[in-house]
Amino acid sequence: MASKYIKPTESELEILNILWQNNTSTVRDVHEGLAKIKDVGYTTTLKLMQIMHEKGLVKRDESMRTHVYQPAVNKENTQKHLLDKMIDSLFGGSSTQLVLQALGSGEQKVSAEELEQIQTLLNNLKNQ
Amino acid sequence: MASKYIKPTESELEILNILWQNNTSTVRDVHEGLAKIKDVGYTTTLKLMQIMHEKGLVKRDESMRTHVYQPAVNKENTQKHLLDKMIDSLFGGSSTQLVLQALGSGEQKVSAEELEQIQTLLNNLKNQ
DNA sequence: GCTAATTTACGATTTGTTTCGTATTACCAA
DNA sequence: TTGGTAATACGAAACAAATCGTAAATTAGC
Repeated sequence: MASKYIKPTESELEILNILWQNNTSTVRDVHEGLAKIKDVGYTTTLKLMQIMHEKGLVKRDESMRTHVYQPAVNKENTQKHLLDKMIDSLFGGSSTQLVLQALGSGEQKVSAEELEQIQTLLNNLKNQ
Repeated sequence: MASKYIKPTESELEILNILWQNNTSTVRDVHEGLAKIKDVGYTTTLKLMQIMHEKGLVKRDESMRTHVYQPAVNKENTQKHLLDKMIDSLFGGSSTQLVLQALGSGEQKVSAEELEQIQTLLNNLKNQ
């Protein structure tokens, strides 16, 4: 019985990113993080986090007056799900095509170290 | 003046994929393609394509009784936009992280040829 | 204790997406 | 020419996502 995967919306992802970074945050923490990248009201953030709690995307500790939130979903799993979805829907199921596109048409350049990381992974894949 | 980028919705992407493949299609063509992967009514497909036309995602030739549609946006550009967005929102702006995730936790294995393609690209990047 | 500030809860509104029913128009075949 | 078929147009409904105003509860400072 695979516990059902819940697809976060765009806004929910922004919140999850902050939670993944902090690991534990209040609504105000998250809101201040969000405010740096977008213009949004406090109650909007609050409402979103309440919805995420209903959906099971976040856990919260209500023992305090100010609730403390934590992510309830794993970052890597979430990345994987969304990535696989994109590979399917946009790259005809070929992860290679996605990789070529991601590295190829890059605006921001990839550092030498990063290239080495990729090389290492590539070597591992070749030896199989 | 950069002409504004229009983000296709999920359903619109499914339609674009069919159009990119055929290059020119009627609504019925597209609908039959869609019907293979999902259960949807003909007028729904029609309506979506009309909306896409309004948004400028597709072009159409109305000289015939049966209109003929073509994609108005480039596949590679669209991929790039959505990919960049994902890199930003989900991988902290690091394309390397995305690549590692895409190749690493792969379900479907990557063929030797594909590995070579990636290796070639990697070599090019190293020589810069 | 009282007031102000902070927080959560609730609900309504707005906006965007998807779906489809119905009407209208054009074409084709008998 | 008339009836059937296939196409587009239009609009409404169903659904989902995001936003925020207002109220109620709790806390902290004075």
